[in-house]
Amino acid sequence: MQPPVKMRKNAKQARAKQSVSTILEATTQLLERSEIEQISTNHIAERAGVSIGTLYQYFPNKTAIFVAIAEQDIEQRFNLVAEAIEKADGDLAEDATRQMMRAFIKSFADAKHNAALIRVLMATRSTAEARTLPVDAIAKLLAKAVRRSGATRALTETSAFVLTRAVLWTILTATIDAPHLLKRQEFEDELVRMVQAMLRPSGELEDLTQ
Amino acid sequence: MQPPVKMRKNAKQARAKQSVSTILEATTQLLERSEIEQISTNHIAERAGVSIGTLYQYFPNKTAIFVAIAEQDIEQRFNLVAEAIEKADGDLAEDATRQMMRAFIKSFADAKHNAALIRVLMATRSTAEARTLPVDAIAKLLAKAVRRSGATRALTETSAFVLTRAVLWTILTATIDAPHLLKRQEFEDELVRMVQAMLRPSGELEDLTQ
DNA sequence: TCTTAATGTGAGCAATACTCAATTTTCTAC
DNA sequence: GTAGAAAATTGAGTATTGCTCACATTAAGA
Repeated sequence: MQPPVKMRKNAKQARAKQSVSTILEATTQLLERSEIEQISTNHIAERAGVSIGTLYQYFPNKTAIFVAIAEQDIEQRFNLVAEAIEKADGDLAEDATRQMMRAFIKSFADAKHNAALIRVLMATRSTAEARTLPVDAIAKLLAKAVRRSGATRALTETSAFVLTRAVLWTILTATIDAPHLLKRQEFEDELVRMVQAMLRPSGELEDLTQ
Repeated sequence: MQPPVKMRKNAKQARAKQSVSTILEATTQLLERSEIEQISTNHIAERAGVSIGTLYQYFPNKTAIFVAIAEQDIEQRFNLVAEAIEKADGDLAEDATRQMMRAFIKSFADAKHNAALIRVLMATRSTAEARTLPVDAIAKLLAKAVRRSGATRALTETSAFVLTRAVLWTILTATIDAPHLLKRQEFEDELVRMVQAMLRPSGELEDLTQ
């Protein structure tokens, strides 16, 4: 199993596009039943009703299939979050940061087969390039929510990195290790607290404990 | 490759213990050269100078070998952090939280082959039970540092989860994606800011933005 | 020294990821 | 329509893998 790259060949005819989506669909179904290690490419091809050769015409290796699913999945989640942010545009009464965290958590709490897909994300993330996690997109969403919430601190490369990773990975690991937390109000509260602390101007925070 | 479990058989004689540690040593060496997917059990056995049968006498499957290495590695890091915390016992001038974050970051910045080992951690974490990451140990260390820093907010299950995961995974992903950040003072500052915000009593934080 | 337990061996099996030469289907231009 | 090219599909086959097991060797205990 080699490091994953992009699609090997572009499907031009409708027939070919059908094959690709059938393969992805079959893989998703198998992921509901089995662990990722137990899923073989031959198995996927069989369930999709295409030959193993067709599979490798479009995916350079096994990992690429899982990466494709993970990317597709996370894109959907982010669209949900972005949509929720847009919808809450005029809603200034409630804190925009909270709005976003709520949408974010919800997108993971609602989705089926969370754990399996997150594990795919982690597993691919751990071998592939970082492309799988669109952290830039998250950072932009955060920045938008921030502007609306009235916080003024400018995010540097470093602070943006810490903020986005902290939020993202906390939700990801919660989805796997403690999914019940996603339903708790307190979980949302803690994330909001964290994000707001990272966004508040420095003067208001420093040296309160000394 | 099946889900990893514990060691298959306990090495009683010195000869056997030697075999086990030789296998782990050989695997570590291979990890410096190759990606985890390209390392085969036969390859490990060959390099360790033991037969493949001996390898499977002590490790139930391939993953178990990597888990063993990851656990061993992370235990060392935590010992370093714990040690640093202890040493700074009388040192009340500097914030205990900062002391801990610094030791934590340093343990990742100094270690050789960080990225490779973290990837092992992530990959195993993504299939195995959560045992690989001793988050409880981290939570305890944090609590210790907290008490010393004078913060008073009690940690619940939820807040402890968010705090430990946010800190741990931010450092982990930084080690892989942006190792240069580990050397920046600002990175430490941001983590300290985050932790202190999570530990400060609620009254001092709420509704500052409204 | 004899017995038993612990350790080590490696040929071999089932399963895997992936290739490629050959075939079938669709598109295009006349 | 029809011919030819391009796109898509096929699946037997290859190399390699994770792992087992019957057997050989070494050490421990009496």
